[in-house]
Amino acid sequence: MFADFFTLRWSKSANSCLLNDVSHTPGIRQAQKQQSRRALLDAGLLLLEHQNLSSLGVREVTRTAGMSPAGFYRHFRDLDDLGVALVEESLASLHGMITAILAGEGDADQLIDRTVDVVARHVREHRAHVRFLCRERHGGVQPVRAAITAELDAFIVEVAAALGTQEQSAAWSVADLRMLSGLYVEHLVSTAAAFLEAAEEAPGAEQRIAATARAQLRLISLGRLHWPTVG
Amino acid sequence: MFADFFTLRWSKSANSCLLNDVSHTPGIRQAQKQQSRRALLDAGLLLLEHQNLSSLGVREVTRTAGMSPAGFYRHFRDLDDLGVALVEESLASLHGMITAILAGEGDADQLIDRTVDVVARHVREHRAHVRFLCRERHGGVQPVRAAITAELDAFIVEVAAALGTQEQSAAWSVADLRMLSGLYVEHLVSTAAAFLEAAEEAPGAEQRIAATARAQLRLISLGRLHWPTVG
DNA sequence: TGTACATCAGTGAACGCGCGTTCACTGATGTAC
DNA sequence: TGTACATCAGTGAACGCGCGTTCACTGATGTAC
Repeated sequence: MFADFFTLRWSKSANSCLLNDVSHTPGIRQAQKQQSRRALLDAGLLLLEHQNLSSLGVREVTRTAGMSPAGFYRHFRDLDDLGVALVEESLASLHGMITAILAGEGDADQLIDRTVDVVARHVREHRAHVRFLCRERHGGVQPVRAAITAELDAFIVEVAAALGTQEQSAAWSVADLRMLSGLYVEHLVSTAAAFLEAAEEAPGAEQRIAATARAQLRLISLGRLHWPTVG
Repeated sequence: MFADFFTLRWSKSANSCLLNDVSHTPGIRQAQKQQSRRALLDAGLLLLEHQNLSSLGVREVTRTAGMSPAGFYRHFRDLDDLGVALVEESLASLHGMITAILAGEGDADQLIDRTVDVVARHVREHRAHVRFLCRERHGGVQPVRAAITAELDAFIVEVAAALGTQEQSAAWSVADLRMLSGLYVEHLVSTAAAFLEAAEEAPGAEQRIAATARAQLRLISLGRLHWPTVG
Protein backbone atom coordinates (compact mmCIF):
# COMPACT_ATOMS: atom_id res chain seq x y z
CA MET A 1 0.00 0.00 0.00
CA PHE A 2 2.66 2.50 0.98
CA ALA A 3 4.83 1.12 -1.77
CA ASP A 4 2.06 1.78 -4.30
CA PHE A 5 1.56 5.27 -2.99
CA PHE A 6 5.21 6.15 -3.41
CA THR A 7 5.47 4.42 -6.75
CA LEU A 8 2.56 6.48 -7.96
CA ARG A 9 4.16 9.69 -6.87
CA TRP A 10 7.45 8.72 -8.43
CA SER A 11 6.02 7.70 -11.77
CA LYS A 12 3.97 10.88 -11.93
CA SER A 13 7.02 12.90 -11.13
CA ALA A 14 9.03 11.07 -13.75
CA ASN A 15 6.21 11.63 -16.24
CA SER A 16 6.10 15.38 -15.84
CA CYS A 17 9.87 15.35 -15.99
CA LEU A 18 9.76 13.73 -19.40
CA LEU A 19 7.00 15.98 -20.64
CA ASN A 20 8.49 19.28 -19.53
CA ASP A 21 12.05 18.32 -20.32
CA VAL A 22 14.40 19.72 -17.67
CA SER A 23 12.59 22.46 -15.78
CA HIS A 24 9.44 20.67 -14.69
CA THR A 25 8.50 23.35 -12.14
CA PRO A 26 8.53 26.51 -14.20
CA GLY A 27 7.34 30.01 -13.56
CA ILE A 28 6.67 31.96 -10.42
CA ARG A 29 7.41 29.24 -7.90
CA GLN A 30 10.85 28.50 -9.34
CA ALA A 31 11.68 32.19 -9.49
CA GLN A 32 10.62 32.75 -5.88
CA LYS A 33 12.72 29.81 -4.76
CA GLN A 34 15.77 31.15 -6.56
CA GLN A 35 15.19 34.51 -4.92
CA SER A 36 15.16 32.91 -1.46
CA ARG A 37 18.29 30.95 -2.27
CA ARG A 38 20.00 34.14 -3.33
CA ALA A 39 18.90 35.81 -0.09
CA LEU A 40 20.52 32.97 1.88
CA LEU A 41 23.74 33.19 -0.15
CA ASP A 42 23.87 36.97 0.26
CA ALA A 43 23.20 36.68 3.98
CA GLY A 44 26.07 34.20 4.15
CA LEU A 45 28.45 36.50 2.27
CA LEU A 46 27.45 39.41 4.47
CA LEU A 47 28.05 37.50 7.69
CA LEU A 48 31.28 35.97 6.38
CA GLU A 49 32.80 39.43 6.11
CA HIS A 50 33.48 39.26 9.83
CA GLN A 51 33.62 35.55 10.66
CA ASN A 52 34.53 32.08 9.38
CA LEU A 53 32.34 29.61 7.66
CA SER A 54 32.87 27.22 10.56
CA SER A 55 31.54 29.66 13.13
CA LEU A 56 28.50 30.57 11.03
CA GLY A 57 25.10 29.34 12.19
CA VAL A 58 21.99 28.21 10.31
CA ARG A 59 19.76 30.38 12.48
CA GLU A 60 22.09 33.34 12.00
CA VAL A 61 21.91 33.03 8.21
CA THR A 62 18.14 32.58 8.06
CA ARG A 63 17.63 35.45 10.51
CA THR A 64 19.71 37.72 8.28
CA ALA A 65 17.92 36.51 5.17
CA GLY A 66 14.51 37.07 6.80
CA MET A 67 13.45 33.44 6.77
CA SER A 68 12.52 30.88 9.38
CA PRO A 69 15.32 28.47 10.40
CA ALA A 70 13.58 25.43 8.93
CA GLY A 71 13.36 27.09 5.52
CA PHE A 72 17.12 26.78 5.15
CA TYR A 73 16.80 23.06 4.51
CA ARG A 74 14.70 23.58 1.38
CA HIS A 75 17.87 24.97 -0.24
CA PHE A 76 20.95 23.46 1.41
CA ARG A 77 21.73 20.22 3.18
CA ASP A 78 23.85 22.08 5.75
CA LEU A 79 26.17 25.07 6.03
CA ASP A 80 29.07 23.33 4.28
CA ASP A 81 26.75 22.94 1.32
CA LEU A 82 26.11 26.67 1.29
CA GLY A 83 29.86 27.18 1.67
CA VAL A 84 30.61 25.13 -1.43
CA ALA A 85 28.04 27.16 -3.39
CA LEU A 86 29.79 30.35 -2.29
CA VAL A 87 33.16 28.93 -3.33
CA GLU A 88 31.82 28.26 -6.82
CA GLU A 89 30.44 31.79 -7.12
CA SER A 90 33.59 33.40 -5.79
CA LEU A 91 35.91 31.40 -8.00
CA ALA A 92 33.80 32.12 -11.05
CA SER A 93 34.17 35.83 -10.43
CA LEU A 94 37.91 35.38 -9.84
CA HIS A 95 38.19 33.47 -13.08
CA GLY A 96 36.57 36.37 -14.87
CA MET A 97 39.25 38.61 -13.45
CA ILE A 98 42.06 36.35 -14.65
CA THR A 99 40.56 36.16 -18.11
CA ALA A 100 40.44 39.96 -18.18
CA ILE A 101 44.11 40.13 -17.22
CA LEU A 102 45.20 37.58 -19.82
CA ALA A 103 43.26 39.40 -22.55
CA GLY A 104 45.32 42.55 -22.01
CA GLU A 105 47.47 43.97 -24.78
CA GLY A 106 50.36 46.41 -24.93
CA ASP A 107 53.98 46.49 -23.78
CA ALA A 108 55.19 44.98 -20.52
CA ASP A 109 54.68 48.09 -18.38
CA GLN A 110 51.18 48.68 -19.73
CA LEU A 111 50.27 45.06 -18.99
CA ILE A 112 51.51 45.41 -15.43
CA ASP A 113 49.58 48.62 -14.86
CA ARG A 114 46.41 47.08 -16.25
CA THR A 115 46.83 43.91 -14.21
CA VAL A 116 47.11 45.83 -10.94
CA ASP A 117 44.16 48.00 -11.93
CA VAL A 118 42.03 44.96 -12.69
CA VAL A 119 42.88 43.37 -9.35
CA ALA A 120 42.11 46.59 -7.47
CA ARG A 121 38.78 46.98 -9.25
CA HIS A 122 37.88 43.33 -8.70
CA VAL A 123 38.49 43.64 -4.97
CA ARG A 124 36.39 46.80 -4.88
CA GLU A 125 33.50 45.27 -6.81
CA HIS A 126 33.56 41.76 -5.36
CA ARG A 127 34.76 42.50 -1.86
CA ALA A 128 32.64 39.83 -0.19
CA HIS A 129 33.75 37.13 -2.61
CA VAL A 130 37.43 38.00 -2.28
CA ARG A 131 37.22 38.20 1.49
CA PHE A 132 35.54 34.81 1.59
CA LEU A 133 38.23 33.21 -0.56
CA CYS A 134 41.06 34.71 1.49
CA ARG A 135 39.44 33.59 4.74
CA GLU A 136 38.71 30.05 3.70
CA ARG A 137 41.72 29.33 1.52
CA HIS A 138 43.85 28.29 4.48
CA GLY A 139 41.40 28.66 7.33
CA GLY A 140 38.38 26.77 6.13
CA VAL A 141 36.99 23.31 6.45
CA GLN A 142 38.56 20.65 4.26
CA PRO A 143 36.06 20.43 1.32
CA VAL A 144 35.98 24.20 0.93
CA ARG A 145 39.76 24.47 1.17
CA ALA A 146 40.21 21.66 -1.35
CA ALA A 147 37.83 23.33 -3.82
CA ILE A 148 39.74 26.62 -3.63
CA THR A 149 43.15 24.96 -3.97
CA ALA A 150 42.01 22.90 -6.96
CA GLU A 151 40.65 25.94 -8.73
CA LEU A 152 43.76 28.02 -8.09
CA ASP A 153 45.85 25.15 -9.52
CA ALA A 154 43.65 25.22 -12.61
CA PHE A 155 44.30 28.96 -12.90
CA ILE A 156 48.03 28.32 -12.71
CA VAL A 157 47.80 25.87 -15.63
CA GLU A 158 45.70 28.37 -17.58
CA VAL A 159 48.11 31.22 -16.99
CA ALA A 160 51.08 28.98 -17.83
CA ALA A 161 49.47 28.14 -21.17
CA ALA A 162 48.94 31.83 -21.90
CA LEU A 163 52.56 32.62 -20.97
CA GLY A 164 53.73 29.87 -23.32
CA THR A 165 52.22 31.72 -26.29
CA GLN A 166 54.16 34.90 -25.56
CA GLU A 167 57.36 35.29 -27.55
CA GLN A 168 59.59 36.18 -24.59
CA SER A 169 58.98 32.77 -23.05
CA ALA A 170 58.50 30.71 -26.21
CA ALA A 171 61.58 28.58 -25.48
CA TRP A 172 60.64 27.86 -21.87
CA SER A 173 60.04 24.35 -20.59
CA VAL A 174 56.60 23.44 -19.32
CA ALA A 175 57.94 23.14 -15.77
CA ASP A 176 59.46 26.62 -15.92
CA LEU A 177 56.23 28.07 -17.29
CA ARG A 178 54.33 26.53 -14.37
CA MET A 179 56.90 27.90 -11.97
CA LEU A 180 56.53 31.43 -13.31
CA SER A 181 52.78 31.12 -13.51
CA GLY A 182 52.66 29.99 -9.88
CA LEU A 183 54.67 33.02 -8.87
CA TYR A 184 52.28 35.30 -10.74
CA VAL A 185 49.12 33.72 -9.34
CA GLU A 186 50.48 33.75 -5.80
CA HIS A 187 51.45 37.38 -6.19
CA LEU A 188 48.03 38.19 -7.55
CA VAL A 189 46.27 36.53 -4.62
CA SER A 190 48.44 38.21 -2.03
CA THR A 191 47.96 41.57 -3.74
CA ALA A 192 44.21 41.07 -3.61
CA ALA A 193 44.47 40.24 0.09
CA ALA A 194 46.53 43.36 0.66
CA PHE A 195 43.94 45.53 -1.14
CA LEU A 196 41.27 43.97 1.03
CA GLU A 197 42.99 44.92 4.25
CA ALA A 198 44.09 48.28 2.91
CA ALA A 199 40.53 49.49 2.55
CA GLU A 200 39.99 49.00 6.28
CA GLU A 201 42.90 51.25 7.26
CA ALA A 202 44.07 54.57 5.90
CA PRO A 203 42.45 55.64 2.61
CA GLY A 204 45.83 56.22 0.94
CA ALA A 205 46.89 52.63 1.52
CA GLU A 206 45.38 51.37 -1.71
CA GLN A 207 47.71 53.45 -3.88
CA ARG A 208 50.74 52.44 -1.84
CA ILE A 209 49.90 48.77 -2.31
CA ALA A 210 49.30 49.25 -6.03
CA ALA A 211 52.71 50.91 -6.41
CA THR A 212 54.44 48.09 -4.55
CA ALA A 213 52.62 45.44 -6.56
CA ARG A 214 53.61 47.11 -9.85
CA ALA A 215 57.27 47.30 -8.81
CA GLN A 216 57.25 43.64 -7.78
CA LEU A 217 55.74 42.62 -11.11
CA ARG A 218 58.39 44.66 -12.94
CA LEU A 219 61.12 42.92 -10.95
CA ILE A 220 59.64 39.53 -11.82
CA SER A 221 59.52 40.62 -15.48
CA LEU A 222 63.21 41.46 -15.38
CA GLY A 223 63.98 38.05 -13.94
CA ARG A 224 61.89 36.51 -16.68
CA LEU A 225 63.81 38.35 -19.40
CA HIS A 226 67.13 37.01 -18.11
CA TRP A 227 65.95 33.49 -17.31
CA PRO A 228 68.31 30.99 -19.01
CA THR A 229 66.61 28.68 -21.52
CA VAL A 230 67.96 25.61 -23.25
CA GLY A 231 67.07 26.93 -26.66
CA MET B 1 34.38 45.33 58.27
CA PHE B 2 34.46 43.85 54.78
CA ALA B 3 36.44 46.86 53.66
CA ASP B 4 39.03 46.18 56.39
CA PHE B 5 39.19 42.55 55.46
CA PHE B 6 39.93 43.29 51.85
CA THR B 7 42.33 46.08 52.68
CA LEU B 8 44.23 43.71 54.89
CA ARG B 9 44.51 41.16 52.13
CA TRP B 10 45.63 43.77 49.67
CA SER B 11 48.28 45.34 51.87
CA LYS B 12 49.65 41.93 52.76
CA SER B 13 49.78 41.02 49.13
CA ALA B 14 51.54 44.26 48.28
CA ASN B 15 53.98 43.61 51.09
CA SER B 16 55.06 40.21 49.93
CA CYS B 17 55.32 41.67 46.46
CA LEU B 18 57.83 44.22 47.65
CA LEU B 19 59.76 41.69 49.68
CA ASN B 20 60.05 39.00 47.04
CA ASP B 21 60.53 41.41 44.14
CA VAL B 22 58.81 40.06 41.02
CA SER B 23 58.04 36.38 41.54
CA HIS B 24 56.19 36.47 44.85
CA THR B 25 54.77 32.94 44.44
CA PRO B 26 57.84 30.85 43.83
CA GLY B 27 58.44 27.17 43.75
CA ILE B 28 56.21 24.20 43.19
CA ARG B 29 52.91 26.05 42.86
CA GLN B 30 54.21 28.39 40.14
CA ALA B 31 55.74 25.48 38.25
CA GLN B 32 52.52 23.46 38.39
CA LYS B 33 50.53 26.43 37.15
CA GLN B 34 52.90 26.92 34.22
CA GLN B 35 52.54 23.24 33.42
CA SER B 36 48.75 23.52 33.31
CA ARG B 37 49.00 26.63 31.16
CA ARG B 38 51.24 24.77 28.76
CA ALA B 39 48.76 21.89 28.67
CA LEU B 40 46.01 24.34 27.67
CA LEU B 41 48.17 25.93 24.97
CA ASP B 42 49.16 22.54 23.60
CA ALA B 43 45.55 21.38 23.63
CA GLY B 44 44.69 24.54 21.70
CA LEU B 45 47.41 23.95 19.11
CA LEU B 46 46.35 20.33 18.72
CA LEU B 47 42.70 21.23 18.17
CA LEU B 48 43.57 24.13 15.87
CA GLU B 49 45.16 21.71 13.42
CA HIS B 50 41.69 20.96 12.16
CA GLN B 51 39.59 24.00 13.03
CA ASN B 52 39.60 27.77 13.51
CA LEU B 53 40.17 29.70 16.66
CA SER B 54 36.65 31.09 16.37
CA SER B 55 35.06 27.65 16.38
CA LEU B 56 37.15 26.41 19.30
CA GLY B 57 35.41 25.91 22.66
CA VAL B 58 36.53 26.39 26.23
CA ARG B 59 35.17 23.00 27.23
CA GLU B 60 36.84 21.38 24.23
CA VAL B 61 40.22 22.79 25.20
CA THR B 62 39.97 21.89 28.88
CA ARG B 63 38.69 18.41 28.01
CA THR B 64 41.72 17.85 25.77
CA ALA B 65 44.06 19.26 28.39
CA GLY B 66 42.54 17.03 31.09
CA MET B 67 41.19 19.85 33.21
CA SER B 68 37.76 20.95 34.39
CA PRO B 69 36.13 23.74 32.35
CA ALA B 70 36.28 26.24 35.20
CA GLY B 71 40.03 25.79 35.53
CA PHE B 72 40.51 27.53 32.19
CA TYR B 73 39.74 30.89 33.75
CA ARG B 74 42.71 30.66 36.13
CA HIS B 75 44.92 31.09 33.05
CA PHE B 76 43.05 33.00 30.35
CA ARG B 77 40.26 35.58 30.30
CA ASP B 78 38.69 33.87 27.27
CA LEU B 79 39.65 32.00 24.11
CA ASP B 80 40.83 35.11 22.28
CA ASP B 81 43.30 35.57 25.12
CA LEU B 82 44.64 32.06 24.54
CA GLY B 83 44.71 32.84 20.83
CA VAL B 84 46.91 35.88 21.33
CA ALA B 85 49.29 33.80 23.46
CA LEU B 86 49.52 31.27 20.62
CA VAL B 87 50.20 34.05 18.11
CA GLU B 88 53.12 35.25 20.22
CA GLU B 89 54.57 31.75 20.46
CA SER B 90 54.12 31.04 16.77
CA LEU B 91 55.60 34.33 15.63
CA ALA B 92 58.57 33.90 17.95
CA SER B 93 59.33 30.57 16.31
CA LEU B 94 58.86 32.12 12.86
CA HIS B 95 61.22 34.91 13.80
CA GLY B 96 63.83 32.34 14.72
CA MET B 97 63.46 30.91 11.26
CA ILE B 98 63.96 34.26 9.56
CA THR B 99 67.03 34.98 11.67
CA ALA B 100 68.42 31.62 10.60
CA ILE B 101 67.84 32.50 6.95
CA LEU B 102 69.42 35.94 7.21
CA ALA B 103 72.47 34.52 8.95
CA GLY B 104 73.23 32.29 5.96
CA GLU B 105 76.48 32.68 4.03
CA GLY B 106 77.68 31.59 0.58
CA ASP B 107 76.88 32.48 -3.02
CA ALA B 108 73.36 33.22 -4.28
CA ASP B 109 72.46 29.63 -5.17
CA GLN B 110 73.70 28.30 -1.87
CA LEU B 111 71.66 30.91 -0.01
CA ILE B 112 68.55 29.94 -1.93
CA ASP B 113 69.05 26.23 -1.24
CA ARG B 114 69.59 26.89 2.45
CA THR B 115 66.57 29.19 2.67
CA VAL B 116 64.23 26.59 1.22
CA ASP B 117 65.73 23.91 3.47
CA VAL B 118 65.23 26.08 6.54
CA VAL B 119 61.59 26.73 5.63
CA ALA B 120 60.94 23.03 5.01
CA ARG B 121 62.52 22.05 8.31
CA HIS B 122 60.66 24.77 10.18
CA VAL B 123 57.33 23.55 8.84
CA ARG B 124 58.23 19.98 9.79
CA GLU B 125 59.32 20.89 13.31
CA HIS B 126 56.71 23.55 14.10
CA ARG B 127 53.80 22.22 12.10
CA ALA B 128 51.14 23.28 14.60
CA HIS B 129 52.50 26.81 14.85
CA VAL B 130 52.76 27.28 11.10
CA ARG B 131 49.29 25.84 10.53
CA PHE B 132 47.87 28.18 13.15
CA LEU B 133 49.48 31.24 11.53
CA CYS B 134 48.28 30.28 8.04
CA ARG B 135 44.76 29.68 9.30
CA GLU B 136 44.42 32.84 11.30
CA ARG B 137 46.38 35.25 9.13
CA HIS B 138 43.38 36.00 6.93
CA GLY B 139 40.71 33.89 8.56
CA GLY B 140 40.94 34.83 12.19
CA VAL B 141 39.31 37.30 14.52
CA GLN B 142 40.50 40.88 14.28
CA PRO B 143 42.98 41.10 17.21
CA VAL B 144 44.70 37.87 16.20
CA ARG B 145 44.82 38.92 12.54
CA ALA B 146 46.19 42.34 13.46
CA ALA B 147 48.93 40.79 15.60
CA ILE B 148 50.06 38.53 12.77
CA THR B 149 50.01 41.32 10.17
CA ALA B 150 51.98 43.66 12.44
CA GLU B 151 54.63 41.05 13.08
CA LEU B 152 54.97 40.15 9.40
CA ASP B 153 55.41 43.86 8.62
CA ALA B 154 58.18 43.98 11.20
CA PHE B 155 59.81 41.01 9.49
CA ILE B 156 59.67 42.86 6.18
CA VAL B 157 61.48 45.83 7.70
CA GLU B 158 64.07 43.51 9.23
CA VAL B 159 64.68 41.67 5.98
CA ALA B 160 64.85 44.97 4.07
CA ALA B 161 67.57 46.20 6.45
CA ALA B 162 69.52 42.99 5.91
CA LEU B 163 69.17 43.29 2.13
CA GLY B 164 70.46 46.86 2.34
CA THR B 165 73.78 45.64 3.71
CA GLN B 166 74.37 43.29 0.78
CA GLU B 167 76.58 44.71 -1.95
CA GLN B 168 74.28 43.80 -4.86
CA SER B 169 71.57 46.11 -3.51
CA ALA B 170 73.77 48.74 -1.84
CA ALA B 171 72.51 51.48 -4.15
CA TRP B 172 68.82 50.66 -3.73
CA SER B 173 66.35 53.14 -2.30
CA VAL B 174 64.60 52.29 0.96
CA ALA B 175 61.28 51.91 -0.86
CA ASP B 176 62.77 49.45 -3.34
CA LEU B 177 64.36 47.44 -0.54
CA ARG B 178 60.96 47.21 1.18
CA MET B 179 59.36 46.18 -2.09
CA LEU B 180 61.88 43.37 -2.61
CA SER B 181 61.70 42.34 1.04
CA GLY B 182 57.91 42.18 0.82
CA LEU B 183 58.19 39.91 -2.19
CA TYR B 184 60.59 37.63 -0.33
CA VAL B 185 58.52 37.44 2.86
CA GLU B 186 55.33 36.80 0.92
CA HIS B 187 57.05 34.08 -1.07
CA LEU B 188 58.39 32.56 2.13
CA VAL B 189 54.97 32.48 3.75
CA SER B 190 53.29 30.96 0.73
CA THR B 191 56.05 28.37 0.44
CA ALA B 192 55.52 27.43 4.07
CA ALA B 193 51.78 27.09 3.40
CA ALA B 194 52.52 24.89 0.38
CA PHE B 195 54.80 22.64 2.45
CA LEU B 196 52.05 22.37 5.03
CA GLU B 197 49.50 21.14 2.53
CA ALA B 198 52.03 19.00 0.69
CA ALA B 199 52.57 16.78 3.70
CA GLU B 200 48.91 15.82 3.64
CA GLU B 201 48.99 14.59 0.05
CA ALA B 202 51.53 12.50 -1.80
CA PRO B 203 54.87 12.02 -0.04
CA GLY B 204 56.85 13.25 -3.05
CA ALA B 205 55.06 16.60 -3.02
CA GLU B 206 57.53 18.20 -0.63
CA GLN B 207 60.44 17.89 -3.06
CA ARG B 208 58.37 19.23 -5.94
CA ILE B 209 57.45 22.30 -3.91
CA ALA B 210 61.03 22.83 -2.81
CA ALA B 211 62.20 22.71 -6.44
CA THR B 212 59.57 25.22 -7.53
CA ALA B 213 60.37 27.53 -4.62
CA ARG B 214 64.09 27.44 -5.46
CA ALA B 215 63.43 28.27 -9.11
CA GLN B 216 61.16 31.15 -8.13
CA LEU B 217 63.78 32.55 -5.79
CA ARG B 218 66.38 32.29 -8.55
CA LEU B 219 64.10 34.18 -10.92
CA ILE B 220 63.60 36.91 -8.32
CA SER B 221 67.38 37.04 -7.86
CA LEU B 222 67.82 37.60 -11.60
CA GLY B 223 65.31 40.43 -11.50
CA ARG B 224 67.16 41.88 -8.56
CA LEU B 225 70.49 41.81 -10.43
CA HIS B 226 69.02 43.77 -13.33
CA TRP B 227 66.95 46.20 -11.30
CA PRO B 228 67.79 49.76 -12.37
CA THR B 229 69.18 51.96 -9.58
CA VAL B 230 69.78 55.69 -9.56
CA GLY B 231 73.41 55.25 -8.46
C1' DT C 1 61.67 22.81 63.60
C1' DG C 2 56.56 23.13 64.34
C1' DT C 3 52.22 25.39 64.20
C1' DA C 4 48.49 28.26 62.67
C1' DC C 5 46.85 30.82 59.06
C1' DA C 6 46.70 32.62 54.00
C1' DT C 7 46.73 31.76 49.23
C1' DC C 8 44.94 30.11 45.15
C1' DA C 9 44.96 26.36 41.21
C1' DG C 10 41.71 23.28 40.19
C1' DT C 11 36.84 21.01 41.07
C1' DG C 12 32.04 19.70 40.28
C1' DA C 13 27.50 21.21 40.16
C1' DA C 14 24.45 24.43 38.46
C1' DC C 15 22.39 28.17 35.49
C1' DG C 16 20.30 29.98 31.48
C1' DC C 17 20.85 30.19 26.49
C1' DG C 18 21.02 29.60 21.61
C1' DC C 19 21.93 26.05 18.72
C1' DG C 20 20.70 22.36 14.68
C1' DT C 21 17.23 19.71 13.26
C1' DT C 22 12.40 17.52 12.98
C1' DC C 23 7.66 17.77 12.31
C1' DA C 24 2.94 18.50 10.93
C1' DC C 25 1.05 22.44 8.96
C1' DT C 26 -0.47 26.29 5.49
C1' DG C 27 -1.39 28.37 1.42
C1' DA C 28 0.25 29.95 -3.01
C1' DT C 29 1.48 27.89 -7.35
C1' DG C 30 1.13 24.27 -10.82
C1' DT C 31 -1.48 20.59 -13.37
C1' DA C 32 -5.07 17.62 -15.34
C1' DC C 33 -9.26 17.45 -17.34
C1' DT D 1 -12.54 28.90 -18.75
C1' DG D 2 -13.44 26.52 -14.26
C1' DT D 3 -12.76 23.01 -10.91
C1' DA D 4 -10.55 19.57 -8.13
C1' DC D 5 -6.35 17.81 -6.77
C1' DA D 6 -1.01 17.74 -6.29
C1' DT D 7 3.15 19.99 -5.16
C1' DC D 8 6.25 22.07 -2.22
C1' DA D 9 8.57 26.60 -0.30
C1' DG D 10 8.22 28.45 3.89
C1' DT D 11 6.30 28.39 8.99
C1' DG D 12 6.25 28.01 14.01
C1' DA D 13 6.61 25.07 17.76
C1' DA D 14 9.16 21.65 19.87
C1' DC D 15 13.14 18.57 21.14
C1' DG D 16 17.39 17.50 23.29
C1' DC D 17 22.13 19.11 23.64
C1' DG D 18 26.47 21.24 24.58
C1' DC D 19 27.95 25.60 25.41
C1' DG D 20 30.26 29.66 28.46
C1' DT D 21 30.40 31.19 32.79
C1' DT D 22 29.56 31.45 38.03
C1' DC D 23 29.97 29.70 42.48
C1' DA D 24 31.21 27.82 46.91
C1' DC D 25 34.39 24.31 47.81
C1' DT D 26 38.91 21.54 48.67
C1' DG D 27 43.40 20.70 49.64
C1' DA D 28 48.19 21.30 48.44
C1' DT D 29 51.54 24.94 48.74
C1' DG D 30 53.42 29.10 50.80
C1' DT D 31 54.31 32.23 54.83
C1' DA D 32 54.86 34.22 59.50
C1' DC D 33 56.40 33.57 63.80
